[in-house]
Amino acid sequence: MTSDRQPNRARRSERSRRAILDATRALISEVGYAKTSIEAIAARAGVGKQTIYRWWPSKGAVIFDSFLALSEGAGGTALPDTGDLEADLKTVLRATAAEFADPEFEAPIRALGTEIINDPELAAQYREKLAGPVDEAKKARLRSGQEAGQLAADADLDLVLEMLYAPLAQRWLYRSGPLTPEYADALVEATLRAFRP
Amino acid sequence: MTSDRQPNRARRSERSRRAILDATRALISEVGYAKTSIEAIAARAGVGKQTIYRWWPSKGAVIFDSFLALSEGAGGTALPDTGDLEADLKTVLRATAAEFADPEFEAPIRALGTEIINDPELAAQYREKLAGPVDEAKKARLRSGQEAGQLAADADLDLVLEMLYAPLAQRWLYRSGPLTPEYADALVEATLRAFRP
Amino acid sequence: MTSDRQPNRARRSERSRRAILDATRALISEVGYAKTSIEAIAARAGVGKQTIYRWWPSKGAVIFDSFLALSEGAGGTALPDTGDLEADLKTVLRATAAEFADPEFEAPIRALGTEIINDPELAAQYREKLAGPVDEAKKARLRSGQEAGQLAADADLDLVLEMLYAPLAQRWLYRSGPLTPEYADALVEATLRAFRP
Amino acid sequence: MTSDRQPNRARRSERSRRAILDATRALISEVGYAKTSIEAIAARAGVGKQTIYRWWPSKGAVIFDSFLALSEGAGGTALPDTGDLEADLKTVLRATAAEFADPEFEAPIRALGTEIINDPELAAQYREKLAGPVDEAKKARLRSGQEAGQLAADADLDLVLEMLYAPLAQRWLYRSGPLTPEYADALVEATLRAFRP
DNA sequence: GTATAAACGAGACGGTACGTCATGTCTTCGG
DNA sequence: CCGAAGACATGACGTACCGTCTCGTTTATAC
Repeated sequence: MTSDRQPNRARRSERSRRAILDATRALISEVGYAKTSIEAIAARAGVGKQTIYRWWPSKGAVIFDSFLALSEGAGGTALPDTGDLEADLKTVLRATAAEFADPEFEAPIRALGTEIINDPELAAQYREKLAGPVDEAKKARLRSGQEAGQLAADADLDLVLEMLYAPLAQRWLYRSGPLTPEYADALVEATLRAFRP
Repeated sequence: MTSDRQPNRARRSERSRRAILDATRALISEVGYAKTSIEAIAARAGVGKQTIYRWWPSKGAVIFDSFLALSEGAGGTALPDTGDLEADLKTVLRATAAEFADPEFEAPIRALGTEIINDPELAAQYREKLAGPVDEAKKARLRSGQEAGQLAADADLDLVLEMLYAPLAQRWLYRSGPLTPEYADALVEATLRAFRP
Repeated sequence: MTSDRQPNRARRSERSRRAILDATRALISEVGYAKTSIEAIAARAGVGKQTIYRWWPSKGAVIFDSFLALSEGAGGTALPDTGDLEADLKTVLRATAAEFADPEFEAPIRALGTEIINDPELAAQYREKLAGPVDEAKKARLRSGQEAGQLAADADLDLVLEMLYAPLAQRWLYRSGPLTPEYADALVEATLRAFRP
Repeated sequence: MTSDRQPNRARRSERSRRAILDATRALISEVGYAKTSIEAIAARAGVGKQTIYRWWPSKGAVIFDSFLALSEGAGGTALPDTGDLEADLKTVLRATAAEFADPEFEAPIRALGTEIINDPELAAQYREKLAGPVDEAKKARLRSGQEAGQLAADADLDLVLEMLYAPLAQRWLYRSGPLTPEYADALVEATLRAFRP
């Protein structure tokens, strides 16, 4: 967890670190969050339990880091900018909706959510390391639209972002409705109406 | 969980049921979700473990029912209707924001959330028994506003509701921002702009 | 360990108790004392670890009880009494020497010794439950010899017993010499010389 | 353990060797045999674990050597010889009994015993390096008594020694009786009766 | 006097076992 | 026959040590 405790990080085994993170993701996909134990991760990674406890303070931290490692490759987080804000946002939101519907992502994201709900420190890490960069990219596209006069100059971009994404995330979390492309479009349209110049 | 299994529900001890539900709420408030065990609930309620397992299929179900019991008293779920939709919504959203900020509600609601994320059946129950009635009351107020010409006639009330509440809920869940009255007001104003006639 | 702790002994599973004691003896014979773990005993006995920890305070206590159970059957501890004390003692000491030399007894008795050396309470139990009855039988034979005028009337029978058996036991414990029939005979002869009337 | 393995003994650090042996004795006195770990010895001695594993094959060997180092100083192992065998033996046996009763010696000697019971090779070392020289000194005194006609000419001195000391050692090991001066005297008297000319 | 090879301290590693805790099932007994 | 009490098999927890294996860092001949 990028943690600052006593063991000497210079001597840390990169091999073990990767094996643990990989095993964690694999197990969460296969058996789900609740049934993924530290013991099973260690066994699957071919690693002693102590090697996990030495470097991570909790199961949540391991899970979190296994996500971080995953998303590290996905660096180019810039959104499309065709000049048409509405079209671009619809593209992106439809993609997000599709991603949420993908059963492949189901288990891991719920696992992450479970940990974040109950651990404020993890939540902070999540915002800083995972959500933050993505949100910045989104806000950059909004700002560009703002400059192009497609969004009110005084719009609070954080608020815009929340109104775009939170309903989607909530539907997914509570399974309270379908995540269709039409729904994504409706969200974009309503939000842009709310913040048009 | 008002479940349909074999034991004879007529002979069920109401005394034990209440004791279990009360003990559950107390423990979640006191030691948090993660440390609340069936064993502890049974001990605290002065009840055999089997009496819990006989009537509830999982820890989540017990927690859920302990909420249900709580909210049963809070029947009068009608929203204020002064004729001014914006003012009324601001009142309600400010109240919701304040409730979320109340540390008293913190632990139990997060406990409930944790269970719901990972258990689709529980999520369905949640929508039906807890969220549903409240949402209906909210939609009733929106419909009244619609009739009064304060909201577009073709507005999708489910979507309106989500845009009003989801950003608030998300901020709380991920602790990604403060839940101030101003924030509540801004949400109401933006949403009404999006759906004005 | 015939222990006096909180669990309700009336509800104890006799089946588990026997399985644990049997598994303990089997493991000590097979892999030796040092490698016999509580975990292995539980696995072999088809029993939860907690069932061991519930009823015994330490590995030593389990081992001890596994011996006790063994020796319980061996009730008839009376020594031969042909009227010739020296001949009878030689018979008995030769048998003891042979028993010590039997590799079958090797591992378990050393295991017991290891525990007794370091645990005074176990040592007390050993004297009371295992050594005591046997010593009484031996002293009975000595007393009979005393009455027959084959032993000094004022001989301290405890001391006689120790001089007969302690050298044998010490040779075995420290492997400081062979345990031959001749050695047994020599011990008997010397001891009887020391305490002749 | 004066062992014959590959590392170059010429370059061995005497400083570390002493520190390890000292730490071992200190720990055994302080926390007892069972709780004395290699890890703790290394930490206490300010030494790497490998430095212990390099020079000793087992915990028992370290413990044994820590005794050896202790007894090395006590070179003058000759027994008193006043010409009166009985008096001299009583003096010596009383001293041995007193030493056994000394709580200071309790923990270390029992630790040594624990190792020796289960390790034949250590037992051999014990006889050769520790018990042997002392026994030789005792036999020398017995031989001198034999020559003075105070002991049968054909007495087996090993047997005499065992009859003198084994009962004492056994009482101590199993805590089966008090180690009084009177007991020491009775042992000497009985043994000398058994082997008088 | 420096080079070089060892022993060294430190401690991370894959493991085993520890003793504790919670789970969900099963059994006993009292009302 | 329901419910309390709680023993049971199971299995994960987090900790302590095991014995092995690098890491730099002394140190102490051999050049």
